[in-house]
Amino acid sequence: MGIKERQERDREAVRRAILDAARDLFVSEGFQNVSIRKIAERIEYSPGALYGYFPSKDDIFFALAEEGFRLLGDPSGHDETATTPLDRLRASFGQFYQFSCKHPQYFTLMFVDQSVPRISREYERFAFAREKKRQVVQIIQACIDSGDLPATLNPAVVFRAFSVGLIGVAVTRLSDRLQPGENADDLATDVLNLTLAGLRSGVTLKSTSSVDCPLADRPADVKAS
Amino acid sequence: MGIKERQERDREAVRRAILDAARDLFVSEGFQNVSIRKIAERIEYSPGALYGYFPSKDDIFFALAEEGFRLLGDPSGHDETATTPLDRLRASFGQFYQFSCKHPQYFTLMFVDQSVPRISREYERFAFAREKKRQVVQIIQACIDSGDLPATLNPAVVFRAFSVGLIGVAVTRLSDRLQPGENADDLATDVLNLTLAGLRSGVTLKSTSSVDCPLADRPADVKAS
DNA sequence: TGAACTGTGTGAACAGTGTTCACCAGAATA
DNA sequence: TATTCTGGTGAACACTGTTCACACAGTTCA
Repeated sequence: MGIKERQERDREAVRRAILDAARDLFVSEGFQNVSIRKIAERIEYSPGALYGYFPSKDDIFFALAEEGFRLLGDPSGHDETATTPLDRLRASFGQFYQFSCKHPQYFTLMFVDQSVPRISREYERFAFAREKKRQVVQIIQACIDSGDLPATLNPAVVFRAFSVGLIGVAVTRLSDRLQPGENADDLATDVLNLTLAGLRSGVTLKSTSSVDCPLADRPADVKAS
Repeated sequence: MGIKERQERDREAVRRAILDAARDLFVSEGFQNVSIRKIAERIEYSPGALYGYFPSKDDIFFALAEEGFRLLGDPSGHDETATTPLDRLRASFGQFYQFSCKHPQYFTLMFVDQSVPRISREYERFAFAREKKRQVVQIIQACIDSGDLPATLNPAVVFRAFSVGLIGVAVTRLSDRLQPGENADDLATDVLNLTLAGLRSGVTLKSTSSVDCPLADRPADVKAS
């Protein structure tokens, strides 16, 4: 009675072929220029057939964004020489910035683009993103424990501070808004150092409760608001 | 012999009508959802007619981006209570962030979007952007002169540091990537204070020569590279 | 083995997109 | 008045995402 299983396998194979073709086109041409027809042509299916596997084009890109988070979390290429908490913190966000350079299409899809509503709407569903964040928040906590960062800081807010800074650099670079003389890599380094120096200066932050946890585990004052 | 003038006026009036219609649709529907046909319908012209006024849809949005810079530079709504250089610095970037909230469509078009190539390609042509930047750089210089910021800092690099931080916050907010508990306004304040504290801590920056000036006026080492 | 059923790919169609172009009316010019 | 020119029209082209009736293949059951 292996028929059901084989059918399942066949289905999964076509699904994968769609995603592979979509990824190739997406990485080389950018997501705006990928059409259902181009994907279908590449896997030698008719355009309508894809709708038996994905309810819409958006959902194909939602699946690709998931792939992007897997790629970002991939430990290959991680800096293993970083041993102190502070070095590991730098390495983590350095890697994040480098991801935006190596995989600009994925980066845009995951952190910038507004044209695939599913990604924004179901952002909290990305398990890989949550896992990655938890890892980095742990490193930040280690920096606090080791005294490299003030104990008054909320690790989740520190995470956001670094994230938005580097997203800003990446967006400015990817959208080609830098002046001819400016260097994005140097700017990324500066933003990293600047944020770090700011955090260590003991400035008090306004942001609260950006801890990534189910609502039930949140502090009462947050649930109330 | 007022015929030529009247023809010129007529042409300009239609051009303006196109831009007005485009702006209305653009602000209410977002730029991805504005089509040449919708603009044409609104001004009761045929779609083809628009191509007598703008060579392509991109050019209409290039003109709108120009309008966006005018809007950003508009002194109405400026904080006049800010008197010290540092307060004026805060006010300037606060206003920049608020612009991203008040005019998200314009903000995206001007600082984020990659789908209107003309804006990226001809970014240095935006006179309004250059003028606005020069004003803020002057305020930064005043902060350095008054001792509020270290004398070792390059004002243009300081400008970029604040810009990218707030662009990061704005992008994260506009693309709906914030966690439920997070507050973008607080985050913007934190990024501002954090960057400021970092700059005042005397950290040395890597970035160089992001001065906005014609090539001829640039330092020799920049021209050489 | 033959009939019925089911899943799935096809291909046409719909409604939309940006852009081009032959045509033609009306205004400007001679 | 006759000619020239400018500029809008509307059809067409080549795309886009999506839907759907149809047909065919593989599976199940008698």
